Amino acid sequence: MAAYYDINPRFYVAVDCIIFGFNQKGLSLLLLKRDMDPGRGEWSLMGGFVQRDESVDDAAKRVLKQLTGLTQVYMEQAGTFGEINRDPGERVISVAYYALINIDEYDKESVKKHNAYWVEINSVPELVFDHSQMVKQARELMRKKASCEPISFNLLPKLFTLTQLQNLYEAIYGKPIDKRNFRKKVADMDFIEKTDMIDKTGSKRGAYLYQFNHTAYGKDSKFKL
Amino acid sequence: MAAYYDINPRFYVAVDCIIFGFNQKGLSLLLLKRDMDPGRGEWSLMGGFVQRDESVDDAAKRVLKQLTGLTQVYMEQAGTFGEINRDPGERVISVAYYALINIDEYDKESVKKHNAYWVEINSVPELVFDHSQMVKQARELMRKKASCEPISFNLLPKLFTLTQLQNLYEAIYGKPIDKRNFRKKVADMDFIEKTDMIDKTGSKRGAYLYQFNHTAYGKDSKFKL
DNA sequence: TCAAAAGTGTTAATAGTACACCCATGA
DNA sequence: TCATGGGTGTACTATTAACACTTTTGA
Repeated sequence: MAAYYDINPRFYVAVDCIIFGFNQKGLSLLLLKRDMDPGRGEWSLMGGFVQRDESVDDAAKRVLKQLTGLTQVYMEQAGTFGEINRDPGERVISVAYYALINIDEYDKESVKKHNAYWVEINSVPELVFDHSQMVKQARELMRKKASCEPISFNLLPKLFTLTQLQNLYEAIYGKPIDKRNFRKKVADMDFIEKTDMIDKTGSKRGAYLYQFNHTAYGKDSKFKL
Repeated sequence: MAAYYDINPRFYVAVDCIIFGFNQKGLSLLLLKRDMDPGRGEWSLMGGFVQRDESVDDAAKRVLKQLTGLTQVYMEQAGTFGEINRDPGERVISVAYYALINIDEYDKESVKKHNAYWVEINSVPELVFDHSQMVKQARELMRKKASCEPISFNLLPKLFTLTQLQNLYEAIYGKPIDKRNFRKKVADMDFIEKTDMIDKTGSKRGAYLYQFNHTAYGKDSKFKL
């Protein structure tokens, strides 16, 4: 039975992370300026190799934690990239994941140490290997998912204003949204709760803070933004 | 630089195919009754190991061709499965693909030789390893994609009746669809063309045959069924 | 003649889109 | 006092959903 497996080749398997963050300026990706070969000096995604003692999903979590210090992050597979020469150094099969993190909560020391920077999503330079393609694919998947499932809240602080939420969706879709229509939809979703707290950092008048209630959101809930 | 790679382990990488077919009775999957270990006697997806001289996508195409004799088949990744013990025999990382084929056009000899059978999708037994999970995931992805992109025509003959098309969507969604509403939508899509041919096999009266016009379908076309 | 599938329109409900002004506040 | 972002409602359009009968023909 051993032969059943042994006659086949084995491959390095990597994970690469498309890390989304959101701030006033819009969506950004956390990218590395590589200080090692292959691809030295070029921009790339944060990646790493799958190890024996971890699942592929766990490898992605580990790699993300390595860079950001974060655990419990929302991640989704964005596809597996297996072209023979995608990595010029060696044959590597890579599984891409996208992660949505709160841009205010991560280990800045670690990011600095890794030579990583936030890059606005519309100014992302050409990346090494097939990483640009991974980004493109991840963006599309994220957009689709964010339109019908409440994953976008992972990019916001626990308490957020409706303007922030709208800005986020404008960044995700890359186009403006009508304020009144947007707020009407939000008002129809009971699991996006208005609090009695007010944020004064964004405006003089102040805006009500809202929160996403995970418990109130059931699988029967409708979400469409 | 070699060390950059060498310190990492390598893995067997497999592909597994969720092969959809459609006939009068609805959607079916082409499944193998395994005559080899591991999992002898159990039902499984058709799979195979990625080789050095092929991309992962190409491996999936090769494996599909091996079983069905078909090339040029519509295939999509359904996800990568990388749990440590998902295959009890050895650590194998598997990339799942779903394929949509015309159930009337495949190599029946080859299928017989591989001990493969069409199983109605609602009667699929428990499968080996994590294959049941792969099927579940593939079904959901396929459903979503079929609802907004014209991939379903891969499951039909070139010429089909509207009843066939409707039955197909009822099978995909697992629920009945109103005939008049369905036909109204189809009529609005110029790239689903009525021919002057009539199919008499499905009814005494006969029904017009339609065809999907790939050329007429552009990326600006709207598709929603 | 009848069983079985093909074909055909209208109405109601819902969801989506377009659009402009007043409010509260700190500088 | 004024610049800035916060907040609100209505009319129109498009899409979706519900619903029943006539036609054709081979057995």
